[in-house]
Amino acid sequence: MCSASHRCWEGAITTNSGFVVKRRAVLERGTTLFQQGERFTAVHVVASGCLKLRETNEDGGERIVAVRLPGELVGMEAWARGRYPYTAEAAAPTKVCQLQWPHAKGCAPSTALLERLLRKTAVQLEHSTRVWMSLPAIERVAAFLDHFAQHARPSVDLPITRAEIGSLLGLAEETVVRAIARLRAQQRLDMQGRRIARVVRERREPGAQGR
Amino acid sequence: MCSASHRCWEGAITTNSGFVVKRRAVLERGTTLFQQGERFTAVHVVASGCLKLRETNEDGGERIVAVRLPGELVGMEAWARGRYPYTAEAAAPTKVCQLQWPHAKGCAPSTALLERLLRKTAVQLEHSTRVWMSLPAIERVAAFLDHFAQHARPSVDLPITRAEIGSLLGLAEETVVRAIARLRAQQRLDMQGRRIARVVRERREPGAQGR
DNA sequence: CGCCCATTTGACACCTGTCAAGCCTAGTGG
DNA sequence: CCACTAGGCTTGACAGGTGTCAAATGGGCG
Repeated sequence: MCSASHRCWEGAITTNSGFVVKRRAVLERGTTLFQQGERFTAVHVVASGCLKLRETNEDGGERIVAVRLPGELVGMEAWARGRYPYTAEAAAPTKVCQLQWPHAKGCAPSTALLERLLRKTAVQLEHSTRVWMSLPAIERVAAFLDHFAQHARPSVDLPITRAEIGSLLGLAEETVVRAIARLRAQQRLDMQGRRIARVVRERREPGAQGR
Repeated sequence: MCSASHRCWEGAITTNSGFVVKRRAVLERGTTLFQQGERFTAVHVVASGCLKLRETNEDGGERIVAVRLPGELVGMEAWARGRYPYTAEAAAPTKVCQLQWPHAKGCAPSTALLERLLRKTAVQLEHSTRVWMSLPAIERVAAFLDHFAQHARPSVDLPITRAEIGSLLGLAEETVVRAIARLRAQQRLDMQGRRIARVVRERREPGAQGR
């Protein structure tokens, strides 16, 4: 029974809900939870810290697919395909919960587990449709920083570089830097180095070029 | 028992697998399966045709969130939130299967159903991470047209306007038009009006501006 | 025919990627 | 303690991609 279960499952989890946390792991910064291409073994939930999901393209190029913050699922995508499509690396000291997988031998699939998983996956699916595609660079950066500031537990400094933010958002490193500078100039962002104090999302600028 | 179940669930579905299709509906072009903001009632699977998922922003702006082709889930995102986050409209004559929802009265949740749903949702989640973000406009258009041509069953003309493609890809309508023109000039696309005959994805151009 | 809408094309501005250079901090070794 | 290095961060110059505005073309339908 996880003492922080309310954070992950937003609701009381009864001990006989079918939920089993097989293992809780602590990852040092820089260590990987699994590598891209590895066989699927389990789904994890981030308990604290931050994971960055890195994908190596067939051309050898790398890109950050996503960052996962406390409460978010990691590795669900690998279930259908059998292999993890990305590498999960701890961007900061991170705790993860490995969920008992229904098909483990001698363990009948639990309806409650499946429902919870399905619900959580649906949430992530919805979130992934809320893409900031077609927003100008400055708004994408603001949205990302805001999201990070809202969900990082415990409140930590940004554990990734500007270049990685750019990779994540589909922007060049320099564009991220300039967007941050402009947000600060507009009083929309209070941030020094990697420490975020305050972010204001989407204050509309008249005449701004949409996309 | 759906005669085309192999398409939706990629594998034989036994009659007692726990899968129940509650209702099969035929939607004329322009009719909606559900409206944004409506209470969640069920998850559907597209059997044939094409749905376009439209979202009205708080600013009143509309954007196409996605198109759903045969075999894809519709409405899963609404389960967790309770309301549909987008309007699902038939872009072409469309058949959908409404899945029996586990929590319907008197119907115990079926493990098999949940597993299938979860697997399918995971596939969609993975697909949504494969965003063509940071690709130049021409490649995004090529990828979309290729995806549509591959998955449309039966093979139909593109049921959406260039402006809608642009909205979906985060591009301006004119950019989509010009991308199509350039793809045709490069012999990568055989398409007249809305009829796609052939698409070639990602032929690399040296010196192309990445993003 | 006349209207409406989708599609296309052109001109232009600006956002953003690329290249280059410099600054800053942390870490290392002398 | 200080020189040195490496990597992250910042800034500038420039070009190309893309959004915006405007207008023309074409097709469907009353």
